Amino acid sequence: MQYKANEIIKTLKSKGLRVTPQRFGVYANLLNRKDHPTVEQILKDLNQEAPTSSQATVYAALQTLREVGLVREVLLEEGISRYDANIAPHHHFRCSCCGAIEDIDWSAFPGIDLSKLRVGLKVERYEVTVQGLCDRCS
Amino acid sequence: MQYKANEIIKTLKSKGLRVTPQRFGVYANLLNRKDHPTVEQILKDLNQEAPTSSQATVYAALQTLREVGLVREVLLEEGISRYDANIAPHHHFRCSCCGAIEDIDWSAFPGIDLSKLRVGLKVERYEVTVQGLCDRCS
DNA sequence: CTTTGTGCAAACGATTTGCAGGATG
DNA sequence: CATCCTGCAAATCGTTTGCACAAAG
Repeated sequence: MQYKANEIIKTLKSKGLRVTPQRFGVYANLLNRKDHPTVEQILKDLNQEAPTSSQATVYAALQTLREVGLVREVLLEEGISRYDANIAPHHHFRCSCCGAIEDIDWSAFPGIDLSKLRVGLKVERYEVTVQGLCDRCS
Repeated sequence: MQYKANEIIKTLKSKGLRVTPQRFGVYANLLNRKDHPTVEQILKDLNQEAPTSSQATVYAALQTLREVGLVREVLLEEGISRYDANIAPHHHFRCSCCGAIEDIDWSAFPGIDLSKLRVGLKVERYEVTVQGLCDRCS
């Protein structure tokens, strides 16, 4: 557990959220993994030893965490939402074979020049999505 | 209609596909719009005057067209697949307010340097997704 | 005629919702 | 103790599937 419980609690409270075991569990789980799990994976993880959260609650927790900006939704596959507690801007790599997803550090692609964009568009953010084969699949 | 019917028919045949009114309709519709419609939008468009295609047929047509490489799926929104007959590599702009999607020419972002990627990853393709506000929403 | 495509309705899987009871601050 | 959260089950929404009939080559 790289993130301390008190830290997590403090963060949740700072956003005005009540700290419930379920909400804490979802956020802590997300913070302590490097992948971008689906709801199913989070749920399985949380209830591995003993049942702690229901499906609907995980969905609700994720939505709340997203609303306050602690969690992001990542869309790289059809029909499946993945979640990420890494809020800092970063890029993604997706293995076209096994579907594995890996973060790419923001610094990997130094400043993309947005000046050639059509006039009239106001940029808020951008990210590069790279698709290819990971170590195991290539 | 910027694309001629014969051209479209020729393209479909060249891929070994039977040319049915429904399949023709789906592909022609996709070719002649600049946005990236959802199945719902395509269906509505095709059946506007008279019913010509059923939902299941549009799904089937899109899947077939995707298999032969004439159409791409674009994932920029949760739970919704959009389709694109523009096969050439290009980037996307998405309005965070109204959800409008616009192509960005490949040449807008001159060669991204992929050399800083982790060793072991084999790149197949990449694209930049820009999020922001379009003309109307800003 | 053989093969492939279409349409309908039922099936499916991920996500959402209504609501009653329970926990948090 | 007022408010917000949880859990269950039913509802919803996009997409897929099974199968009988129709059309394309």
